[in-house]
Amino acid sequence: MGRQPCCDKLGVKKGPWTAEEDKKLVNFILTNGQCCWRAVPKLAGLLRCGKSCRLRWTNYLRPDLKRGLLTEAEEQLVIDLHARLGNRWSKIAGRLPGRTDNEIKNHWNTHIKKKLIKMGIDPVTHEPLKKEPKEDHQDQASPPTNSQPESADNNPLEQPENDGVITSEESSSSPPEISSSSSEETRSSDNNNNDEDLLMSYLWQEEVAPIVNDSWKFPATADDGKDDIGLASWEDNCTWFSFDHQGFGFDEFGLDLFNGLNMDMLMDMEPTTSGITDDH
DNA sequence: AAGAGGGCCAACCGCGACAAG
DNA sequence: CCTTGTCGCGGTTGGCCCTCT
Repeated sequence: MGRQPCCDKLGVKKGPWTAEEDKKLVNFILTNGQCCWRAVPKLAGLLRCGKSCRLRWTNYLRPDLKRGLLTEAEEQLVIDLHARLGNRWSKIAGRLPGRTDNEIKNHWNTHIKKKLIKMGIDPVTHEPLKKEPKEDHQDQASPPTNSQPESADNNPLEQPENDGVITSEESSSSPPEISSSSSEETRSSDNNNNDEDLLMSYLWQEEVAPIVNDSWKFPATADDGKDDIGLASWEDNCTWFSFDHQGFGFDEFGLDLFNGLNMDMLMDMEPTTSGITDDH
């Protein structure tokens, strides 16, 4: 179906967000909640398209975001999840509280991919690479054709009750040798049903008990109430303010809402720049 | 000390899914 | 059931920053 551009190209600002724009967006969302992104820029007084506002909020301004590098355990979890879900970054991100799909995607492309290749693992199929130029510790070099190098028992995520919680086992240094390929179309037909079942049950778990804290999603959004949003009801659901929100430049926003925050958390916050923080 | 090259990350783009009319 | 509009997702890119020479 033919689609219109998400916003008028004329008069719409692009590029890095300024602190002022961040302030406007945060102020607006904290006051009104998330509703109808298309209307947000107009109502918030921003010369951005709604999409850009949503992206900025979800990837950067959301208070429950963790910042900084993924921990080893998180990395391991991403690898495991990627082996099951493929490039479904949003699903993977849903298993890592405080992490965004964009963040995980970037981390995958810049770090994990190389790491896996270095370890002799195909980052796409999660199977041993065909041939290592130098002799490798895993010299069996099993062909990638539906090889099942390890039993599923060794995969921590085969245990449904695990529910994505990072365990010490998961953060072990051994690579996840998972037979299922990353994408549905490359999945071997032999394991297809089994893998599909596992995948579906896994995704189902996610539906039932996502570990990501969704409480920052305001009721107005959950109910799709476009206009009946109220600060009071929103505040009732603001439990997310009490946890992880590094890199959120409250001091610059000067919002009274933040007055009651734990000062220890405030101490951790970095001064904002055009990108609020730059954790390079 | 300066330039080149690469790494990293925030943001954009386009498409598919879904809901409303 | 079809059309239209919005949202969300994944892929890609632009540009800043760091490291190497």
